[in-house]
Amino acid sequence: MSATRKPGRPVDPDLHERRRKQILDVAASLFAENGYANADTQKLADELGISKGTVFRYFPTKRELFAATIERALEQLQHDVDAAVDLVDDPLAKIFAAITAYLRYFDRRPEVVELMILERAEFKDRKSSYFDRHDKCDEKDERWRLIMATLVADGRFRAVPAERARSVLGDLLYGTIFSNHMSGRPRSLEEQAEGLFDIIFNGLLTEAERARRADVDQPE
Amino acid sequence: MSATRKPGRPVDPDLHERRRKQILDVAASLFAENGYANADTQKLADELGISKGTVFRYFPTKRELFAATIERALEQLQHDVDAAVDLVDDPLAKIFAAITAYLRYFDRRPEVVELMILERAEFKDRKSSYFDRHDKCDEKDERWRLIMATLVADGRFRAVPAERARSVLGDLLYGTIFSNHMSGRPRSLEEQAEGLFDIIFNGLLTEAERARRADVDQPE
Amino acid sequence: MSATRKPGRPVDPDLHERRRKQILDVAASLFAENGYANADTQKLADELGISKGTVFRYFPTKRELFAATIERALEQLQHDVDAAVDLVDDPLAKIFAAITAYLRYFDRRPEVVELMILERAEFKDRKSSYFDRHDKCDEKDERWRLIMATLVADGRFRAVPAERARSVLGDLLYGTIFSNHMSGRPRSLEEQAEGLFDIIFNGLLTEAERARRADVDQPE
Amino acid sequence: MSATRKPGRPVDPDLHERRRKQILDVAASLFAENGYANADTQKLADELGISKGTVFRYFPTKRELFAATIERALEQLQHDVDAAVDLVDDPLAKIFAAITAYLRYFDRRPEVVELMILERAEFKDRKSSYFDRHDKCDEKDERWRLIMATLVADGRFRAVPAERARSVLGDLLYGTIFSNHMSGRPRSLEEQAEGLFDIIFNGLLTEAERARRADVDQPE
DNA sequence: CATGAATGAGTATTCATTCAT
DNA sequence: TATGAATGAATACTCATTCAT
Repeated sequence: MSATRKPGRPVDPDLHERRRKQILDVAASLFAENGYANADTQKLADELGISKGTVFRYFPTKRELFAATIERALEQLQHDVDAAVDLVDDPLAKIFAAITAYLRYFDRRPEVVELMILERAEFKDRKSSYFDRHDKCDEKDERWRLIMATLVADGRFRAVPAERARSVLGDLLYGTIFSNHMSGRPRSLEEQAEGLFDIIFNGLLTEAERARRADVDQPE
Repeated sequence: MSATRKPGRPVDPDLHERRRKQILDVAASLFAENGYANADTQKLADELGISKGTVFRYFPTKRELFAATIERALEQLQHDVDAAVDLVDDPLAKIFAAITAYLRYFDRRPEVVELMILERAEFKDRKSSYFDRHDKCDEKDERWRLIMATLVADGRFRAVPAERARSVLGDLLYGTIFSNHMSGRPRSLEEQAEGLFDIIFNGLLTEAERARRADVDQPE
Repeated sequence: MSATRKPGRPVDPDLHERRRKQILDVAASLFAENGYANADTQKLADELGISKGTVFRYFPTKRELFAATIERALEQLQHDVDAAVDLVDDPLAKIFAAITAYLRYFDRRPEVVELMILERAEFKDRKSSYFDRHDKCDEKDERWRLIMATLVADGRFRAVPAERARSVLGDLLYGTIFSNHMSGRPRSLEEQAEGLFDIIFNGLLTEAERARRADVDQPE
Repeated sequence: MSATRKPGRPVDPDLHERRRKQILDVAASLFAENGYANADTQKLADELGISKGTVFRYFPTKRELFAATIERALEQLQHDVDAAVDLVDDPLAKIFAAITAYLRYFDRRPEVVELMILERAEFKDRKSSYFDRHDKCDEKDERWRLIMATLVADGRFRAVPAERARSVLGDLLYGTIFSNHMSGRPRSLEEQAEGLFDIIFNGLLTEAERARRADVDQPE
């Protein structure tokens, strides 16, 4: 017995955290597969090989369990996107990287879309944690503004308001993951990203048409 | 005795359809407000001033009631968009009109977004009627291809594949209505439409950047 | 138009009775097939091609409808047995005839057994109309006593108390029809009657054993 | 810390079986008194002093509860009859004993007749467990054949086919218990057994009549 | 700490019966 | 008199949560 070993059952300070994550991982599939109401706590406990009582020791209500589940998933999403963005320096490349990481995340974990749907369906009173997460994060906001400003200053982006660009891009991505998930249509990640970039970056109009429209809109 | 008079209580031929619609309208709000599981049939009947039994005479199960509710909403959406498109002739104006009508519909009836979420959350086994509706409609598909082809032929649209344009546009709209609904951020319909058109039509890049990228991508 | 024909819609005095019987006939199968609770009044009306309201004009409650249904069936049974008994003169032949008619009736209308079961299962508070019918009929009772007395007086039947004979015979027949119906075993009417007569008339014991037992029972 | 002590609430291994039986006993009276459909699960729980949920933990559906109830009753009947038969050696005495035990069982537990009726009334699709039980039991069948064969070989029973004897006896007993229960006529167990034995063993006919009939049937 | 037996609130659905026409 | 639309009482079953051990 080592000199530092205390008598009695050793306390494993990580046990709690490890088990917590185990529970959340299984809960994510369970919720995604069965919906919130049909996700049976008993089944969760069974799949984990622990008792229902123990699950409730970690998460005092089913609702909090669900909240933690989605929270964890969105943290992972955030992490993936941040990591991808940090790998490159060029502002445009950062946008590329962020979008690709975002799409890739939901491509690999489609059940997270399901969780986002469930959250809204079951807990309308609470704000969606997805949007909540975005709104609260002023730091990210600032970063985005900087990237946009740089791209505009460098003459690479048209002078589109940062907020407008973010909102259209955000909605497009949001719609894309939902649509991928719910239409059942299988779409390759790469093709999809390419199509998306093509339109968002280049627009649909030809230069000729754009010029014509500019004349009409601002005649002077 | 009138020749046409049958014995018994005379049937009011419109009664059925009228009541059916009344029920669906109230059901739409009820489902949207409370979610599927928490929408109490008794409350529905009470709000309608009829008995629960009558509700079940019209819709044999709660699920069928829900299905009819969303079906009706999507029919109305379809109708609004079609009507808007038919009002103008220019292909580009048709696209404008469709997008605007779509956004306007969900702006006026935000609870329909809720219904779409609920449908997915509760009935994962069935295909979402929203996408089902799109998939089945070959005629609409053909119309869209024609509009795109015309615009490209006229030199107004870049030679973007019709399918790609539709999918990006569709995802963007889909994401927009969800995002509007779920973020809680109030956004003016007009501003939003303007921002959306600006980016989708003109793209984010400047012409200079576009030229530069074209050089890099296809050096020759 | 005949001289006796009154103006206006002629009253058909039999219509009521005819329709009543139609209803009862259909009701008998319906009850037998579905059980009392699962027999749907609406289905009854549909099968009859009339409206539910009309059924309730003839029988003010479902319960009374059921009672009338079984009453009619038992009247028919009574009629069949009486007719068979009246065809022959010899007292023993009358017993034969009655038993055979009884078995034949239930062989042809097995659903009546079902009705008898249902009556007991659903209306325990009421006395079974089958037994009620027997108890009330003093005339039949008298007739049976006379037949037994004659057979005993003629030295054809042992001096078995009439009541005992009737009760054992009655129970045996009752058990036979139930058993036929519920065991699902197909048994030919003739074989069954033959076996039944053999044992009831001749007994199981040999004469030798009977003599031996008589010695033991009444030693003196 | 004891070596065998597992964490958590210790399981009482008999608790389950004990409670199961308690539930079945109360359920038997409840079903018999109220019929299947009118037997309220809540009332059952109340009478047991437990919650409805607990009842459903033991029997997942009302139907399975009912099936278990009748199963238990018929097992007890089987047990009583077998025990009575095993007490005596003489084959004829075994028959006596079996019949008496059978009648005594239903005399003491008349509600079991009610259950048998209910089973048929409510679950026509399933075979009655009463007959099912008989059909499946080849061993009993063999035993009965042996007893009959012995009695015939010993010259105590006429050469009646075993199957015929069993079927008539079975039907008679079946009819007797039903008739007892449903006629409402109170009949003493002893008198009834005596009358039944008298007729089944000795038959109704006198020897003279029997001889006469034998002449007629087989003239030679 | 872990267990799992017990709880009990919550709800869709059926169908005999009524009654306006 | 016949019709059939409307009624509403009545009830099995689930599952998150508790708590004795």
